[in-house]
Formats: sequence, C-alpha cells, structure tokens
Amino acid sequence: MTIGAMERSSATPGGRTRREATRQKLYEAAVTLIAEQGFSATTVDEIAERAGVAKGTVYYNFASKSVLFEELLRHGVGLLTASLKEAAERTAREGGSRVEALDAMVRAGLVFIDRYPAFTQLYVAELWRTNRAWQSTLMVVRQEAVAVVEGVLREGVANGEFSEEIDVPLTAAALVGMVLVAALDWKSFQPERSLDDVHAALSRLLQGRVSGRP
Amino acid sequence: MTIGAMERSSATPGGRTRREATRQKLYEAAVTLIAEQGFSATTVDEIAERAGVAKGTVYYNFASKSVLFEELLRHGVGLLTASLKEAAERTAREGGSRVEALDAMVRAGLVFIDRYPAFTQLYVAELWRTNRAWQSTLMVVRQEAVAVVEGVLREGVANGEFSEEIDVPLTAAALVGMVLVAALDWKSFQPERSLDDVHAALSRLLQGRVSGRP
DNA sequence: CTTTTTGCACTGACCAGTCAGTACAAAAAT
DNA sequence: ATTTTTGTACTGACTGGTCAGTGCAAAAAG
Repeated sequence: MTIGAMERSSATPGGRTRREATRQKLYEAAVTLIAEQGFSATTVDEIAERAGVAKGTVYYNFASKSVLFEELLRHGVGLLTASLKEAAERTAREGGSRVEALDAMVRAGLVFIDRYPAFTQLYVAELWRTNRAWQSTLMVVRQEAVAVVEGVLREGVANGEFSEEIDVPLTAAALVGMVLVAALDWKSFQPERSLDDVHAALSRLLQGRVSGRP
Repeated sequence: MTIGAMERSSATPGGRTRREATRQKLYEAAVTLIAEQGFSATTVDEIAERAGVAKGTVYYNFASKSVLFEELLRHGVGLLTASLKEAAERTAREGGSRVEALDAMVRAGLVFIDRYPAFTQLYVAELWRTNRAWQSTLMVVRQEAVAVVEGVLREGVANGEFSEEIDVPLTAAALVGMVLVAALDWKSFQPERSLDDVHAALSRLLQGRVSGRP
C-alpha cells in the first residue's frame, strides 16, 4: 500500500518535506499557546490559526490534539537532554572536574530555557499532574533528562569529588528544580538580566559560596 | 456592596458557620481535582459531586468557577506564607543563625508540601502561566512567600553571615524552586522516603556540603 | 422568618473531530 | 506533446457532544 509513497514528497530544495515544515509550524504555534493557557484551555482552532493553516491540516498531520502535544513534549525534551549530555561530555573531554561539569550543565539548562521559554513553562506545568493521557510519556522523558545529572553526580562520588553521603536522585532532582525555577523566575519577573548574571548567581549557590567563605 | 454581609451568620458554637464548612468542602474537592487534571479540564459538576453538594450550592457560595479557584489560591498560599514566617521567627527567637533560619524554612516548606501535596502541584502548574484571569492574584501571592526568604537572606548579608555578592531575589527564587521541585519529586516518584531523609539531603545541598569537605 | 442547600431541567456558547472536496505536481498512458 | 490518472497536502463548513452558568420551587437548618 502506501509503501513506495514517500519519495515523491521530498520536494522542497532544503531537503525538508512540505509536511515537516507544516508540523514544525504547528509545534511552534502550539507550544506558546499551551504555555500561556494550558492544554485544555487551548483550542485546536487557535493552534491552526496561529500556525496559518486550516483546522483540517492539524488532523491531517496529527491523530488528535493530545497526540500533537505528546509529540511536542518528546521533541522538546529530546533537545534538552541532548544539550545536557553535550555539556557533560565536553567538560569531560576538556579534563574538567565533576563540579565543572555540573556547572556546565546548569549553563546549558539556562541557555535552553533562554531559547525555549514557552516549552519550559509548559513542561513544568504538566510534569507533576496525574491522570493525564501523556503521563507515561512525560515520566520517560523526565527520567532521561534527570539521568544525565545523576550520572555526573555518581561519577563525582566514585572519584571522591563529592561526599558519599549525598542522595543522588534527590540531589539531582533538587538541582534540576533549582535551575528550572530560577530560570522561569528570571524570564517572568526580571527578563532584563543577562544569562551570565543568572549563571553566576546559581554557580555561587551550587558551590556553597553563599554562606561564609570566599 | 457585599460589605456588611458577614456578621449575621456566625451561628454555630464552633464559631464556624455552616457556609464556611461548605466552602471548605468545596476547596478540598477542587484542589485535588484541579491538581490532577488542570483548571479547564475540571468541571463544576465534578467538584460539586466530590464535595457532596448540589451544583447550585457552588454558585451560591462562589460567583464563578474562577472565583472559587482564585480564593482557593489565596487561601493556600496564605497557609504557606504563615508557616514560613513562623519558622523564620522561631529560629530568630531561639537565637539561631540565618543559615539555621533558612534550614528551618526548608523544613517548613517540606512539611507544608507533605500535608498539601495537591495544592503545591496546582500552584506550580499555574505560577508561570500568562494570560490567565487570576494571573495578578498569583503574582501578589507568590511575592508574599518569596519575600520571607528574601528577608532572611538580606539579614544574613547585613550581619556578614552571607557573602555580599549573592543576588538576593534570584537566590531566593532558586531556593524556593529547589525545595518545591525536590519535594514534588519526592511525593511523585519516591513517596516512601521520610521527611527527615529529604530534609537532610536538601540541608546538605544548601550548605554546600556536596562537593568536598565533611 | 431568614439563610442555606437541594434537585433538576434548561440554555447557549464553544469545541474536538469529520468529511467531501480542491489544488497541484509527478507519473503513466495515448 | 497531450491528456489522464494518482498521491499528497490541505481546506473549511458541519456535527454531536460538553459544560458553565441560570431559574426556581421546595425542603432543611437555624
């Protein structure tokens, strides 16, 4: 049946199919609307209108409103995870310590949120909900991101750089939360501040240079 | 308008009116449902049913669904703020340091989340949304809570206990985020852990005892 | 007697999802 | 070279259901 059907459509010069471009537009429209209003309060008509396509096109490209949302989640968290991994690996390659790796990941997180604030907003808003259709997708995808941080913490414990007493999963969650919330606050309430500024404040907190010493 | 309406009805011996009891039931029903499903996905019929009252009673007690929600937010954050303030003041009274005050507030936050997990969930989910009716309520109420933390940080800077270089608002936001996210993760993903356990892990992080030293 | 709650029927706006049809370009047939 | 067919992407009017909010009479509570 629809097997040999794909070739004809890789038309556009950029190598990108028409369909992919439409899906991208729909992602972009959906992410800001859902971040602002929430999933249920956002209508498919709004998404279509903002993307500049007809409502039918949404359903031509996605099976349903929630499938669109689920794929959006996967897509977004994929970007974040890749970026965190890249930061950790780059630090390792350059012979940095685990603290430096953590710091690099904090920065990578901030850069991500700086670039995709709406996605971050939406992610946080949905993460701890229960009884929702995409709950399991969300769990999987969350674990991928947190696992990267846990990995660095464990390596640090192994080589003696971190105390053996730290609780790896909990500390990883707390670190992710710290960055997430601080960054959302930055974007919402003091957007004029620079990324470096925010990064410096979090570094200080991370390295315990808040109380006491230089 | 509705100003002189309150006095007549303080009937019940307990000081609590019939009406207040109904409102309380509605708060409790609404908070769990909205935490699970979100505001828009939760119907007034569901809220009424879970509270065990007729739908008409909801509208007799609240002007609309969103007014119910707004008053719920105010009510909940009021409890949290009071609890944080109490922790900070108790520490001060007992002659504790500012770090100890911070630590006491972390614990107070955890106790609150332990007792009202649904409210916390819902609060986090709504906090960074824009374009919603209760946006301004939320901002006011958030500032009240964060201000308590900022106060302690500022006192610490003033008496030399904290570095002068810390960024008070940002650090306060990061601390709140750390506790919020760690606690939600605790409740969602490892609910068997004890409060003391979680508190110990966060204390360690707070006091920079992750990297290096005892 | 007043306040509060109940139960239930009703309305009208709104919205997810459907479907018959259009546009168009590449391929096949003539 | 031209006509015809086929597959893909998209369109927008329409439908069936849902839900916030109303209206009201009668009962319960105080």
